[in-house]
Amino acid sequence: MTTRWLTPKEQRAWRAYVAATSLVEDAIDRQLQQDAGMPHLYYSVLAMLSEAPERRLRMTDLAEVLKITRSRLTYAVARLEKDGMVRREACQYDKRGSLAILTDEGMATLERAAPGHVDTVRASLFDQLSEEQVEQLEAICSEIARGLQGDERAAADEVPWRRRASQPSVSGCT
Amino acid sequence: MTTRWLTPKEQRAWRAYVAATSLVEDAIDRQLQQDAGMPHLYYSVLAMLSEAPERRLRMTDLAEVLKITRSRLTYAVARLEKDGMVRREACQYDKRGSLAILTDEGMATLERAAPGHVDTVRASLFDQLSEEQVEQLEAICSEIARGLQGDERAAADEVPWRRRASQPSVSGCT
DNA sequence: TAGTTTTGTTTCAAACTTGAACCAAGCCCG
DNA sequence: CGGGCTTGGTTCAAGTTTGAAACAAAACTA
Repeated sequence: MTTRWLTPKEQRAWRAYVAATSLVEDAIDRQLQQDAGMPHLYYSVLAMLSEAPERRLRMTDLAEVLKITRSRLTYAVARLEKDGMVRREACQYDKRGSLAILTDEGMATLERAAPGHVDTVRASLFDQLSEEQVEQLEAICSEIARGLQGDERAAADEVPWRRRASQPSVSGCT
Repeated sequence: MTTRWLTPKEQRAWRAYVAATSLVEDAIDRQLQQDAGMPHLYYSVLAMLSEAPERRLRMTDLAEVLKITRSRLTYAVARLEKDGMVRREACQYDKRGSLAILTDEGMATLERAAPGHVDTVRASLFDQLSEEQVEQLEAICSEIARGLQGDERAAADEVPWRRRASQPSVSGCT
């Protein structure tokens, strides 16, 4: 199998993709760092927690949602905890487990940062795209994500104290 | 202006986007790290140099193409130089300038890594998408990129010894 | 139930990235 | 010419990310 090189069309798409995604992440990170003193990932941690029931999530679940490694999350939460945005609690049903809990201060920070963040997301992405393209983008990204994670999910929702629920907090903190 | 939150559709698109891009970068980085001992960015440095006339580019130009900061590039090239993939030379027309030059070893490494990389790009992206979606993706990403860099480019191609040219080396090392 | 494997999470050291500060070398203009 | 501003690049310190190794509790299994 002598390697199926990318077609010119694919090449262009790939390069555009790499450029665009890198630019977008930079823009988002910069804004968040400026206005909230934390990088995108850290903001996402707060955002996810804010939507979780009781504003708490187990480390593994959080890592799963955010699509990052446990290790990375550990460090992120450690920093957020030091800054008072998050609190930790041992999971009483599984003594190995550890819960990350959004504090009021974390919630406040999130609410303060959300508007600017949304603006940036808009400016970076949605302002440039037609409604149709937004739909296409969603479809494309969903495909890709699905392909990259075999969908070994579907589990969870099994044990009661691990149920996934939703109770949005900051409307669309993204 | 009370913040225009994202519509549900936009929310979904944004979240899918964040998840997908993060997964893709991870996959690419992992593969390249495994097979070539370097992260995606470093590979891209080699790839860009391989296409440049005489396999050389000024630091600023390289940073521009790659859409990264000069600082980041300095460190990347330093590492690649230490590993013998790249050589540096002073720019004789502008004594401030510095050229990064792909060595034969760097070229060899690139050629060795390219097939696996392309496979991963395919597996991560193109295998999941229809031809139409590939086109859509390119259009979308181009829009976004254009929006995020005001296009203060168009310059360059002015000074002869800075001309951009092309003389592809590893066919589609991406 | 002891031994083994798996799962949840942290820790370590090494690598990478960041933004600001810094140093030259070009440029510009009176 | 002699500042002063801009441009090309590097350096610094601090922060973040990585993958592998280490732990400990839970789940199996014989």
